This record gives sequence, C-alpha cells and structure tokens, in this order.
Amino acid sequence: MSLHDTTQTKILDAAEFLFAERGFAETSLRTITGRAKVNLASVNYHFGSKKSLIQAVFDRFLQEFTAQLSSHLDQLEREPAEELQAETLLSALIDPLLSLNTTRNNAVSIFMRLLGRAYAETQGHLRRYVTERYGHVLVRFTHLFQKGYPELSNDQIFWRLHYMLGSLIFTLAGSDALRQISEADFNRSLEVKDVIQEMVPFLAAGMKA
Amino acid sequence: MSLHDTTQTKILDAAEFLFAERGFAETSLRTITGRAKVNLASVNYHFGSKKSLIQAVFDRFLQEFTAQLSSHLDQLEREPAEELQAETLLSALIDPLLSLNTTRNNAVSIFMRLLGRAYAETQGHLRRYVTERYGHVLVRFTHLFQKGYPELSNDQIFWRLHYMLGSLIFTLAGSDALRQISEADFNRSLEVKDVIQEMVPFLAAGMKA
DNA sequence: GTATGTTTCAAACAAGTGTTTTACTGTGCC
DNA sequence: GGCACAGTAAAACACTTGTTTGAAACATAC
Repeated sequence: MSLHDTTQTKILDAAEFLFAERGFAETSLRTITGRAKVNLASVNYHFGSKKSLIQAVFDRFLQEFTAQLSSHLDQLEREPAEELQAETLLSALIDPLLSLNTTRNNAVSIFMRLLGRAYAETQGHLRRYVTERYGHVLVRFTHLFQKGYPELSNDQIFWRLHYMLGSLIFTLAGSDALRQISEADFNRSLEVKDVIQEMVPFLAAGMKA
Repeated sequence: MSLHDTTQTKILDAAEFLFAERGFAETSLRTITGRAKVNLASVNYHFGSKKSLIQAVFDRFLQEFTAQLSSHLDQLEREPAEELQAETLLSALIDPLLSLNTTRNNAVSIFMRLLGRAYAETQGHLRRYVTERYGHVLVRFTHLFQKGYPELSNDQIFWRLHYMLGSLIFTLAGSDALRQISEADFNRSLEVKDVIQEMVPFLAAGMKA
C-alpha cells in the first residue's frame, strides 16, 4: 500500500481540512473518520487521542515548513548586514509557503487557518506546544532583522514582526473568500501566489518605517 | 435593579469574556451561567438559544463601536481629499477602540479576540451575520481611502485594508500575552494604548507604499 | 388580597461526544 | 497447518452538551 493511502495519512488529510474549515472542537472524530472513509476507532488506535491527532496535524505541516525556512535562514546568516533587506528576509518566509502550495492544493490557506486557530487558543495547550517546538526558528528570524536594521530598537522589531505575522496569517487564512470577493468586484483573477507577492511592498514598507 | 446587574447583562458579561478566552464551542452554557451566577435556563429564556447569545454579544460590542466609527466617518467625508492622510484615517478606527477600552477593562483585547474568532468561522453563520449587519461601515471606510489615495488601484486598497485589519486584530487579540513577553524581554511596561499607537507608523507606511 | 404576567429554579430530556472494549480479519513466519 | 500479531470493525460506555418542562417565587395592577 502506498504511503499516501495508509489509514494514518487518510485521517491526517481529512482532519487538517476539517480542522481548518470548522475548528477543532467543532469537528468530531466521526466527521473525520467519515470523510477519511475509515473506522471511528482507528483514530484512537493510531494517534491515541483527539488532542494528539491535532498535534500530529500541526507537526506534519510545521516540520515541512520549518525545515525549508531553516535552510533559508542558514544561508541568510552567512550574509553581511547590508544584504538583509526586508524584502530579502520576507522571501525566507514566503518561499517555503509557496513551495507548500505546489506540493498540495490550497495548502497555504489550510496551514494559515490552522495557525490562526492555534494562535486563538490563548490558554490551550496547542499554542504552548507549537511555540515550544518551533519557536526557536522565529528567534533566529528576529535576530536577522535586528542585524539588518540596527537603527530599530529590539522591541520595535519584536512588535513589527508580529504586525507582519498578523497580516500574513489573517490575509492568507481568508484568502479563498477574499479572492472571490476581489474577482467579483474587480474582474481580476488572483492566485494565492499573487496575493502573497502583493503583500511584500506593504510589509516591507512597514518594517522600514 | 440597576441596568448593569440584570440577568441579561450578567450573562452577556460572562459570555463575552469566556467566548474571547476559549471560543464559542469550547464554552458551555453551564460555564457561562456558573460565572454569571444565574440559572442555566435563563440563557434560553432571555436569548432563545446559544447562537442568539453569541450574536447578542457581538451586537453589544459592534453597536457601540460602529456608532463611534460612523460619526468619525461623517466628519471625514466632509474633508477635502488632501486631508485624508493614512494616519488620519487610521485614527477614525483607533479612537473608537481606545474609547472602548476606557469604558470597560481590557475591552479592546476581548473585542479583537471575538472578531478574530468570528473571522475564523469561514463557513459559519456568524461571519455572514456580522458582515451583513455592519459591513456598510467598512465600505464607507474604503471609499475614504480611495479618495485620499487616488493613485492606488481599487483592489490594491481593498487588499491593503485587509492587511491592516489583520495586523490590528491579530496583534490586539494577543496583546495581553505579547505585552507580558515584551515587558519581560525589554523591561518596558506597555499599555494597550501604547501598543496601538506603536502600530500607526507601520500601518501608515504600508498603506502608502 | 387576589389575579396576572414575568422571571427564576431544579430536574429531566434527547442527542452527540471521545474513548474503550471485544471480536474479527488478514498477513507473514516457522 | 498453526501461531502470533498488526489492523479493522461494530457496539457499547460514560459523559457533556443545548434545550425543554413544570412548578415555584416574584412583581405589578386593580
């Protein structure tokens, strides 16, 4: 049996779609197993619990994303400070996203919606889990910005990075709906790639402000 | 009995706090009525259903907010185009937020977290309810930006407005946690007011880019 | 004070949840 | 063939959910 047709990946595929679409609590295991066309008990058999399934969904996305981001950061950390323009740094974030989208359909939108939901879980374990496991990549990213823009104070960079993340997550999480509105109003068809590229000047100008 | 101690407002107060903190599905009516110190059945008696309670929570916030925003827009719509700088337009959005925060403690953070959750409900009724009932104010806001920045295309403005909303909602929704991190890392205590003001240069630069 | 309409209360209801159990199926190994 | 074992299947479990019920308490009017 191919790796892409195992029960585990069928569950993961169905779960990540439904979690992004409706949220974690609003998605029952019966809905997931129904969509994945597997038995209800197989979730607990393969993943242990619903909570662990949620973490597994995040892990599959974040491992692929942070691996790519990390190799971009490796490269940037060897560059001199004057090469670290906001646009260059942004592409270290954007390239892995675009690559995600070519691997799987609509992956960026799903990924960002999941991130938005994890972020909303202020008191939940999920946010802590994600930041503890993948937070170090964000720290490296922050240091590169400090190196590229020494005239900005550390907390200015801290906050502006979060403004940027807000724009990215918020816009890309809703990009499906927004693209439809945009096409209806302006008769201009947009790909996710275009939406992302369109954001770069906005974000870069803000970072340099 | 004072207006602020009625069963209905006690329920609304408890509900808006818990909805913002945990989400709609994750908050049971028993948790709400427990916190509000009222009987379980009173929610269905006064509001009809849980769904209607959620809408009522949004109405209370949005009525106060859009009323203030609307009067700002009335004033701006009488100004000549050259007065419509990004910073000026932003203050039409920010002033009502700050005024919300003086009326009730931490209201901005709660309000923004609720908005973020409503936005995440891509397929749910809530997002449709909010946009249908309060969307016209956003349209007026868009027109003012088009008037102030005629060199930008309509869909550029459309998208940048959403980038801006993303930053605002995302940052302010997490402002409690972010402020704690910021204080720990940089020994600088920040009020919500400071966080908002700090965003203005970033957002304005992006809009003008 | 009695009658009327409104609000509160405890209890119960049906439906849906995550999880566990138990039996069954297939597969590879000796 | 027989055996151990990973995976699947259906059913049941204990529990929580939103909602409804019917009686009690309260307020208001005449």
